[in-house]
Amino acid sequence: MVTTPRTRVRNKRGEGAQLRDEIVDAAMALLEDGSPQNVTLRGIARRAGISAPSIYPHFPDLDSILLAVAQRAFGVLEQELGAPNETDPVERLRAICVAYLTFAERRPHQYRVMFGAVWDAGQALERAPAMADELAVLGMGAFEVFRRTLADCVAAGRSTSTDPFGDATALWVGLHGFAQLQVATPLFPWPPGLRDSIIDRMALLR
Amino acid sequence: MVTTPRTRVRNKRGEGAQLRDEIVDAAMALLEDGSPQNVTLRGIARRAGISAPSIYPHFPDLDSILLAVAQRAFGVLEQELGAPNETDPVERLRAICVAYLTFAERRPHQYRVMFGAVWDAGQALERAPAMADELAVLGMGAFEVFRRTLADCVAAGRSTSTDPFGDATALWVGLHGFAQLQVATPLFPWPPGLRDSIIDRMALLR
DNA sequence: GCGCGTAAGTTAACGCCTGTAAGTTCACAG
DNA sequence: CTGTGAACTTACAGGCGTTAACTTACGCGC
Repeated sequence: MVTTPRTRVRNKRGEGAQLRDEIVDAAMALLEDGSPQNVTLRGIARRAGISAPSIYPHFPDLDSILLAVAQRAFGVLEQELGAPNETDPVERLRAICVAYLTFAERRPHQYRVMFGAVWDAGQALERAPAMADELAVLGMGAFEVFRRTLADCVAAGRSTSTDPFGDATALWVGLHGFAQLQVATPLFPWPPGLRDSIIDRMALLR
Repeated sequence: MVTTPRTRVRNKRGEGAQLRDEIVDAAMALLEDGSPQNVTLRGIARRAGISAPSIYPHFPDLDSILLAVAQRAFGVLEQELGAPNETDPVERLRAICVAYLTFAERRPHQYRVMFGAVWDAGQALERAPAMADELAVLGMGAFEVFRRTLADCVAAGRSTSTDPFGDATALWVGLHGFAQLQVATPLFPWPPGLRDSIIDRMALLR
């Protein structure tokens, strides 16, 4: 994160691209601490300490900023998923699932940008496929962590899965649904232990 | 659905409440056929054939319209989930799951309003809890269909579930995640048969 | 040291949006 | 047939995304 001085000093010649990162910084910060209705192009500009049109040399529109945010957020997610280093593959898989849910819970708006962008599809509906493509590629890195760890469980004889790819997908679907619904309907009487039962069943742990 | 004449005839005295329904009609129609960026207060008013301020005697703001839309959409969902009348409880449960996914697939923007409202939380972030409350209550009707049918499966000895409520919740989570992710990342190489394996595992069918 | 081209920003302005305030029309009671 | 109030309109304030035109000042060539 780059600190933004109250009165911005103009970047030096040839260093204008620095502002691009500062814009993404500002957007991520805005998404982290709060009200999503402030996540506007002008709001991002205010946070970055620049005027709104100064964004356009770096991004063609708001959606592109959010795509860059999603890109960075997927990187953070992948890193956090890769952090657990339990030697036991099942415990490691559980820790990874917890890390996934924790990410979604602590950064709900970033998570939403990562997995809801195609819905929003701001102005450019025809560009939604391109965004979907980008996001699919980005997500694969994080997904690979699930697939690989589940394969480790199978190799250790701790999962009865015969299709680690398919079952990792099922696990991901379950975790995503859980993360999303808990935010969407927090007043639902969520049964305790649901998280682990989802993990056990999707990963076919025994 | 109420047809909206090109030149609106003013409602009679005491029948002003009819306009409320026409506004919700217009919003639902807008959400069904397309671009979500047209779902604005003014867009709804245009579609309904009235001026934007005419909405305010009936709804305090845009979010309230969307809440009314979600209300009606939950009613439609509940009805569609109740339609399958297979005698075999397992087949009925499968048909219900398919109906759920079909609803989400064919009305993605309505589905999004139903389960994404708390995220958006337009202007009134402090009203999000109230909306979440409303939506939780609304969703219970549809959820009950799952719980009841799963209980039927257990009674018929076709599911090993010992906690129909918890397992119906798990099933719902799985279906929601599947519906949501398929729209969000359509380019992911979705494995065939994923849907049924989610249903089987979450409902503990045998 | 000193122009000066050009990168790095700015201010101004357009059209659309939400939401408010004040005005207009018209059905019906008396 | 006239007044009243519900139903609806026009007009406006402030915010948004985006474009165009303008200003500032860095650093290269001389």
